[in-house]
Amino acid sequence: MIEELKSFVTVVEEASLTRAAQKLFVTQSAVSKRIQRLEDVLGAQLLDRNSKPPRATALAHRIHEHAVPLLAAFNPSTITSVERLDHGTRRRPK
Amino acid sequence: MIEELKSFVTVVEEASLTRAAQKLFVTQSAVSKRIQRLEDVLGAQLLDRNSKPPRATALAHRIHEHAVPLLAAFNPSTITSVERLDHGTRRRPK
DNA sequence: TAAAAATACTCCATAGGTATTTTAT
DNA sequence: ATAAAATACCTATGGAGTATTTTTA
Repeated sequence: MIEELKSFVTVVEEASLTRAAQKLFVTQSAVSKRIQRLEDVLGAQLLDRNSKPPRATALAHRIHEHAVPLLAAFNPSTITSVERLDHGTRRRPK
Repeated sequence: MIEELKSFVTVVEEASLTRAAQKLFVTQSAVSKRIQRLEDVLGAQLLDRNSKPPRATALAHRIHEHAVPLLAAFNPSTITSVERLDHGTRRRPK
C-alpha cells in the first residue's frame, strides 16, 4: 500500500516511469500498472500521456501534496523508540 | 490501497474493528489483518490491544491526521468533470 | 461468560516479472 | 530511429472469507 503510494509520488517527482522504477527497484511495467490502478480507482487520469515523458495532471499534484506528508508519517525516522515494536509486542501465537 | 488506508481511518474513528468491518462491508478478520499489515510495514503499533476496544496509539493519530486529507483528495466529489475519465481517455488496446 | 479481536486454514484474485509492442520525439 | 510507456502472458504471493480460538471486560 505504501509502496503503491510511494510509486505515485516518485513518478510525479521524477516525471518518468522508468526513472521511478529504477529508484524503487521494480520494473517499469510494475510502475506503469501501479499508476493505472490508482487511476482506475480514482476514475481519473494522473498522467497526461500525450507527451513523453508523461506530465502529471492537476489532480496528480493535488494528491501528491497530501501524499508526501503521509509518507513522511510512515517514515521510520518519525517513529519514536517507544512506538517501535522490535519484538514480542504483539501477542505471540503459541 | 485506498481500501487499506480507508480501513485504518475507519478503525481509528470507530475505535472498533468490528464496527469498521461492518461499515466497510468486509470481514472483521480482513480488517484485523489490514491493520496488522500496516503495523508490519511501519514496524510500530497502531493499536493498543491491552484494552477492548483497542485504543489508537499516538502514532495512529499522527497518521490519521494526514490520511484524512489524502482520502478526501481521492474522493470522487473532489474530482472535476474534465479530470474524470468515463471512457476512451486512456489509449485503447486494438 | 459474553463480546471483540486474533489466528489457522484454504482459495482465488491479482501484483509483478519477462518479453514484446506501441507511441512520442 | 530510439527511447519510453503500455500491454500480453504467466506465475507466485498474499489478501479475503470461514471457522475457531484467544482475550478483555
